[in-house]
Amino acid sequence: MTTMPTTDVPVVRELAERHGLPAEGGCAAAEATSEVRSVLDRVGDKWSVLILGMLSGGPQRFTELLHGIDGISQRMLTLNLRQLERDGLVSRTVHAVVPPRVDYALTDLGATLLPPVLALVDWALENTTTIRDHRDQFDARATSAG
Amino acid sequence: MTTMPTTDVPVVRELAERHGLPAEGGCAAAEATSEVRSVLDRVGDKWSVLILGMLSGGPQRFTELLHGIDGISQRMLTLNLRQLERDGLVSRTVHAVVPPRVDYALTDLGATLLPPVLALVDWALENTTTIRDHRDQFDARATSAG
DNA sequence: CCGTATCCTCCCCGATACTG
DNA sequence: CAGTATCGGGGAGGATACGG
Repeated sequence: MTTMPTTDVPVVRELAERHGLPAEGGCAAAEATSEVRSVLDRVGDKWSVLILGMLSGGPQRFTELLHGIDGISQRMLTLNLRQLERDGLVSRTVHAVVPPRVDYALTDLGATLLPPVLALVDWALENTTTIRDHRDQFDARATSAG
Repeated sequence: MTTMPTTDVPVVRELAERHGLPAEGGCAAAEATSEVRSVLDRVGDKWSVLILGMLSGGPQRFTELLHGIDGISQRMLTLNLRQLERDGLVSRTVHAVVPPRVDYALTDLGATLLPPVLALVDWALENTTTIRDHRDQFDARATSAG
């Protein structure tokens, strides 16, 4: 995440106040914003949502995730899992066996994040064609105009 | 956005099928995924959500957005607005006056995106302290371990 | 006022190779 | 099997200057 601008978006401020955050000076949202951003960043990540989706079906080991998510590299899987673990969204349990076995699972917190995210996915699916149409028209106008 | 992996995430597939997308061969989600990603990308953008939030209070002109969103550059504002306009989330109306006046507003489609996004923001605000605690504990363990 | 064009920097992330 | 270490290309995005 990058450095955070202190912004005063009405809707966010309203939400912030509803959650009992101090609204003095108009910088109410500012403090909360950095935390909000980190969540939105995660949703925007190329892989995080896919990982959470994978784990929604139950615990998975590292390699299962690696092969289940097409195109992800070991490195990125590790980094993403660490992030999710750090935020408490995913748990990591190491079994002391040979060969090593590590299971990843959604935490309760992680499970509560899923519905809002899926609502977004749902919206996207519902408006797929509408968006595509808009884009096509926009691009057509752009190229015809020059 | 980057090239899309064909992934078979159960939850997403389920949603895709609910929306009547062909589920043959297990690549059901794959086709829809690129559109889904573009939406998720927008949510993950540094500025898009803030812009949408700004416009939720009614139309705004370019400069109002520029000054209302702290830290954004002219360039990024323009780029983001073009993207949102291209997707049909935001409308751009030019008034033929001097000095030039351009108003940006949420479209109906854009307005329907707001609730899911705000649900996410709401989740983030609700779990701010929990997440922060997790992070602190994780970092503490990490540094103590080495 | 509302952009576009250009430059330039930083950091994300993929590829690859190596360890316990 | 489940990671870490290191390198390098490329894109995102800020600063600045200029145009309609």
